[in-house]
Amino acid sequence: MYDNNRSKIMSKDKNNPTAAELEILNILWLKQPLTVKEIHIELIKTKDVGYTTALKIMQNMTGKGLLKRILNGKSHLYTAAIKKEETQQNLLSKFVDTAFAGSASSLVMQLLGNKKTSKKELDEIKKIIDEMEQNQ
Amino acid sequence: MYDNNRSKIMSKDKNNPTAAELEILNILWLKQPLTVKEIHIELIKTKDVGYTTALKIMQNMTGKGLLKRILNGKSHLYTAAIKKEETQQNLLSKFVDTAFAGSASSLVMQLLGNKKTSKKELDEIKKIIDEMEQNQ
DNA sequence: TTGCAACTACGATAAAAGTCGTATATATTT
DNA sequence: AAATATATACGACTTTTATCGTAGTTGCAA
Repeated sequence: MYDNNRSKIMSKDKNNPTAAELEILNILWLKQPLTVKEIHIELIKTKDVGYTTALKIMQNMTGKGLLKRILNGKSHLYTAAIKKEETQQNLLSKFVDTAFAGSASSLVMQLLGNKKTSKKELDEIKKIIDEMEQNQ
Repeated sequence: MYDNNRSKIMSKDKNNPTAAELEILNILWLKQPLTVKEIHIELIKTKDVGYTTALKIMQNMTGKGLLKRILNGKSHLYTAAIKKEETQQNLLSKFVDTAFAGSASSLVMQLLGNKKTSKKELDEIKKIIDEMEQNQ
């Protein structure tokens, strides 16, 4: 009815995974390959979701090229089709833009100021910074 | 038809602003109050969007409690009803969970490894870390 | 005071994400 | 071979976000 293509014309979007898709990817990035059943068992540890919902999301993800699958007897075995680091990089880049108006440093400031970031995490971050400075 | 209330029962969600809503909030957090017209002028600097679209989003945001408005002659003056730091904190917390499986340190690692993060940003981040270490 | 320009209000539409029921196909067991 | 269990496939439905057209209201200018 009206021009709904503008944003699509302007920005070739990265087709980033959604939150629900990331839950599945995070499971697979730890251990692959897995069946829908195995993924579902992991998912219901943190949220209440039906089996066919998990199945459908994984089918959609396969269609989008986020997952690969091979037939294994009666069921399928799924693996992540995209790399963890690249994916996180894309998501982070967009997140810095939208939530922090492009300022990575203010994001880090928030992160370090957050009481919920554990001391252990803070120490790890410092260690990373130290190592980066060593390599310069 | 079926129980679609589970997630709502389980998790009282923070009703975080969406990407489009954040664009508007980021403008207001720099300068307030502003009219719809003024916001729209800012928005079209980076994306092609109609006036009534901006208006509608801002009306919705007011309904959700994200913005406040007062009548000013013929039009309204809008201000952000939520604090920048708190909002960013909520968004960041959720983002670390979903995109980085809860690991803040691996987020920072990605950030520092990102070639698109400018040297200036990196220096600022180091400075923040240094200051935090001073204060301990 | 009447008309135009500027605003708001409202509703229609669309796309995407998430949800799951039901139907179907395929093994496995008895 | 029939019954049961296990998987997938498919489509219906809901909610949320985003989009904008059109209608109505209001203030100001001529």
